Amino acid sequence: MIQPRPRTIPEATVARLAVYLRVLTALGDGGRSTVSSGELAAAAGVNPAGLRKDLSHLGPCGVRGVGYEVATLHDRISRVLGVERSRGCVLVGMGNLGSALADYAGFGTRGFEFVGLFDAAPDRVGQSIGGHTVQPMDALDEVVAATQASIGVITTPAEVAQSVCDRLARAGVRSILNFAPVPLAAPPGVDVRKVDLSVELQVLAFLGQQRLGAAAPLAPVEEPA
Amino acid sequence: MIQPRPRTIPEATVARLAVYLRVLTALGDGGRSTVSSGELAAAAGVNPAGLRKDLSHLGPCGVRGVGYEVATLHDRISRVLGVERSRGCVLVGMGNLGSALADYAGFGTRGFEFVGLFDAAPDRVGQSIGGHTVQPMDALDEVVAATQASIGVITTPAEVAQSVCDRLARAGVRSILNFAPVPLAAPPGVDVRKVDLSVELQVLAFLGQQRLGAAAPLAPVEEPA
DNA sequence: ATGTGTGAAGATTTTCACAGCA
DNA sequence: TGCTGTGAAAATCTTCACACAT
Repeated sequence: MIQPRPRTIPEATVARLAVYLRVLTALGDGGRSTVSSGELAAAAGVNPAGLRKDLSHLGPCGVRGVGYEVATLHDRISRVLGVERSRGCVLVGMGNLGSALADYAGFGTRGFEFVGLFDAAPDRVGQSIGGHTVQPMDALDEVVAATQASIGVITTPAEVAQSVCDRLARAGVRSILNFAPVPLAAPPGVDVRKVDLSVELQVLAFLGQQRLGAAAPLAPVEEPA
Repeated sequence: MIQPRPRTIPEATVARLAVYLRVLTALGDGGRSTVSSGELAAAAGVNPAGLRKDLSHLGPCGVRGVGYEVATLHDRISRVLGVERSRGCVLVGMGNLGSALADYAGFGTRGFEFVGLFDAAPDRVGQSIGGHTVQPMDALDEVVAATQASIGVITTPAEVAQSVCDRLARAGVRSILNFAPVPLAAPPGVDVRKVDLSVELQVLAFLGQQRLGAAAPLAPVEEPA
């Protein structure tokens, strides 16, 4: 049996494919039928050559001298990312951030479906958010088992994030997205991805300050002797 | 005049420095006075050698054979990241996500201060979130000018994100953090950093699915019947 | 002995340049 | 001619191994 493509697509590429997919959807809705790599790259905010390299991981999918067919490329990327199959997600920690995610309609069209919202606080249990009712933590194992949810999202305070991670893993969740500002350890076979909002702000601020420093090199940090 | 250090710290390193800083704060609060690179790395979820390499960008700041002094290292990183100087941030788009950010206390201790919350919807204007009152978009220029805010955060729907970006840039904001799922163009001198929550989920899901595919190579792509 | 600081090797990602096909 | 697909070069980031200070 031949290996038609190397089964490994670089992670950086996968992230960009998701962006291209969004742009293609918008383009298709706008009635466009073809795009060039230059145009698509501009709309996605990346370098054209890089975009072509990314797409090359999916095999040839454009027409030389012409460009890409919007609908075809959209389908191809959808297939690779697995957008078609709906994936159940459970969300733990229904504070502001959790509520924001539960309410965000954009996930539905990307193959994600929230199948359970959980919180430890009794006064949050029973609330309805984004069409779902918040359930107590006790119900977690049962819901994960019943819905075969494969993804868990943690939006709890940092202090309890690890214990929530453990519970999710034990319940059978295989992939975890962690918004709590703390690194999590998970058993082998479960992978954790982290999003740290304050780190993003910090990096942004540093780059801005660095840029200023380069432009007006005054008071160069004054090393403490 | 000599160049004591190359003024450029890799972006990846900056992101991790922010994480180390958080760990060091926790460690200091716990009464610890010294740490080794191994221990700090474990707490931050990174490789020890990488951590040392990261810190090497700040110049020598440990004691060989002993480790790092928690308080000293904390100060050094704070200095470099510019945590000391308070930076004004304005936030545009007070939906769920905007509210979550405005309410998150963690930013204050990292040198960020929200100095203005804005929304275009009349019924959101006047609400109080995280100790601030939501203001109409008309007030934006004035507030940015008065507070010298240097950072803008966009948590609006995608459709209006570009126009908000333009307004922020015109008002004098130099750094923008964009949560809207659309790439933004900004004038030179303004840098934009993007956080795309649905992309994070998509990457996580893909990696999970890829892992499964590798583990149990059944039904290679099997069209949905 | 112990753990930092760092040059060098290795892996990954980005960019370039151009061959090849419509 | 115009734009895709791709090897090769460049830049970047990570990991290793060990000299060196305490």
